[in-house]
Amino acid sequence: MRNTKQRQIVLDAVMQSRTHPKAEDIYSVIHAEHPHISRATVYRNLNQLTEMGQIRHVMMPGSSGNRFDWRTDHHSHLVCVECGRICDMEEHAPMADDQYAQEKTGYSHVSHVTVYYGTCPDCQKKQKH
Amino acid sequence: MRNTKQRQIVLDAVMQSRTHPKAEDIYSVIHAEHPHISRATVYRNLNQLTEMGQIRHVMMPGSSGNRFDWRTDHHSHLVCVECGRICDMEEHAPMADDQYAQEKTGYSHVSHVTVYYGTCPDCQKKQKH
DNA sequence: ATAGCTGCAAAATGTTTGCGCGAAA
DNA sequence: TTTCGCGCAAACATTTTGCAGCTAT
Repeated sequence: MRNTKQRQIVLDAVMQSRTHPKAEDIYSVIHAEHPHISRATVYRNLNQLTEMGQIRHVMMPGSSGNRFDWRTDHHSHLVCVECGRICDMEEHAPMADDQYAQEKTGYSHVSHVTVYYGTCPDCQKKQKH
Repeated sequence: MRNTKQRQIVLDAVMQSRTHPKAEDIYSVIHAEHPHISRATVYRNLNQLTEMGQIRHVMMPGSSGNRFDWRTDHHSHLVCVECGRICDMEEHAPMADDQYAQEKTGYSHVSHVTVYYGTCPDCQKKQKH
């Protein structure tokens, strides 16, 4: 894979993000600073960087567009149903769940994705008054 | 909500399905038998029936389009990574996981969606040949 | 030199919407 | 009869693709 300026810019944008941005969000940020970089290039590079394991594709249920994450280790996401903010979370007992699924269904090589939904502390405060 | 023929046809199609079809799949099935029913009507009714709790929107991670389920109770889904088949699965310890997330993050009213991925028994056989 | 990458525009995909007509209550 | 839902087509949102020229190796 070639090391182009465009690819570096896309990678940097994801590495500096902490909000689990959508592809389109990343494009917007990049486009503001580098208007000559095309949407296709951003999307292509996001996919390639994901394939090479340098960034992660956060698969969100629902059709609201997928997101990208600078963290590549296994962790879950917790979405605030009020403000949409997404925070990271370590998993409880990931192996046990996969094991359980495997035994119960006969499927092999089982893995999973869990997304949590709730109300974040900030939004809890706002709701009180 | 009015009880139209179209809405009944859409509901029947979902209730008879066992493959967790996408909206477009449901439209295809209906369109084959009732060519006069429009795509917009199918989509609108799927959304309305979901809102009323008569069917369920199965939120799949990834951007492969969301699916609909005749079952409205809480259960997980297991997707075969080879053939794409989706089967239902009861959850291991759903309450414990939500409790854990709540304590760990301070979010309230926590719920979650888990999707499992694996290789189904049929595809395991095929791979051995 | 020559793959591989880019920008552009168009296509593909999946879903929603505006509007005038028709049907359920 | 009046309101809600339908069919149609167009709009929309997001992502992918074909292609001709450019660039990193």
